[in-house]
Amino acid sequence: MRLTTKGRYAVTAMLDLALHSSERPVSLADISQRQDISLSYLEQLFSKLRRCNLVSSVRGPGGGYRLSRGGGDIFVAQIIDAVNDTFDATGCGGKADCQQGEVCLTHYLWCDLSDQIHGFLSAISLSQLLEKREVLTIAARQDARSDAGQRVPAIEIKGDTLLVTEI
Amino acid sequence: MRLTTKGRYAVTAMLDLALHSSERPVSLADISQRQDISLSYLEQLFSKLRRCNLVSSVRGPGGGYRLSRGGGDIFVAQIIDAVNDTFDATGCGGKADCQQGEVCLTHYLWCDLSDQIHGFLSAISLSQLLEKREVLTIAARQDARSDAGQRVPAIEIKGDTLLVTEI
DNA sequence: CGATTACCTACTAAATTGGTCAACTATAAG
DNA sequence: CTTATAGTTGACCAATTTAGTAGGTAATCG
Repeated sequence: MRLTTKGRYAVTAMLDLALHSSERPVSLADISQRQDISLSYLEQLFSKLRRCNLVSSVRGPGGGYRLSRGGGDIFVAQIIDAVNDTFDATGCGGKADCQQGEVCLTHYLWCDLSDQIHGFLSAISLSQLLEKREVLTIAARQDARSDAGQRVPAIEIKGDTLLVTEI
Repeated sequence: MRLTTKGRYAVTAMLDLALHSSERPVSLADISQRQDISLSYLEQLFSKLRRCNLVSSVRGPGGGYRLSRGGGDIFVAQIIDAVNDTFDATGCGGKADCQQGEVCLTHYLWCDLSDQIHGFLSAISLSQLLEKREVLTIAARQDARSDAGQRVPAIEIKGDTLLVTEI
């Protein structure tokens, strides 16, 4: 398990996707603008996310990416694993020159810690993160009650109806 | 919180230190041999570990390093933080151009995950790891003998928090 | 003294991160 | 059919980090 900025970018992008893909697919350009991640870097990340079946793509005008399944079935660990292609574990696992049992054990202990964290992140879904976000948003609104509540509505024109969704 | 090979090297070296420093100080050359880490890289790591008061040094022949205090008072998170000097958090925390509350929130959620992992690793001491090592050694011996391999789960996932019951 | 070992600085090679660019392909809208 | 949109791929690049080297100084012990 590796925790780097790469994984954070991926999780952030997936959160953005989960937030905005209720109606139409979300283009990487949109995510790039909203989350301030370079478009080309997003392309790299989503190429891997797609290969791991975490997102599905829709081509052509109005296309973009969607979560491949519900946010409740996509877990943070899956996202991080998808973009960290080289999970060589310990370098010791593969090599046969582990001269002493002791070396193996210390490596094993590190693996164990890593696995525990992996298990932790495997239990947190995108939906759970979003729920937490809602809680935090409400808390923030209550904090800044006196000021303008600045809710940001997303207005979409769908056919002949006007869709106003509060985010 | 960053989990990379650097931190793993540091934890491995500290485990080696905890294992062998009961009598005399342990030289980096010894650790280098036993754990197959280059001596110079160990010097870099231990320079930081010493600056963070995790180890104390003894110069001269027969010198080396010792844990600065009992293994029960040194925690994995401290070791990892010591060698990862640049803990810039999210890059968003400092920057003021967080245009929308939304961006801050996704970043905040990542921070929150990271903090939970940090808290998790802050609860695991070197001594606990060593105890686990003993358990595993015994278990391995028992496995080899009677094929009764059962691994005791030390950490439970309860909601989105980690319960460290016993290690 | 001389051997040992920590300690320090500078340097280098490899890998990773983050990003750019260009060409290409599939698709949907007009 | 044409064209714009948008995904896909691959090559390339700069900055940073990781990992390791080389060479020296300082302290300490026998």
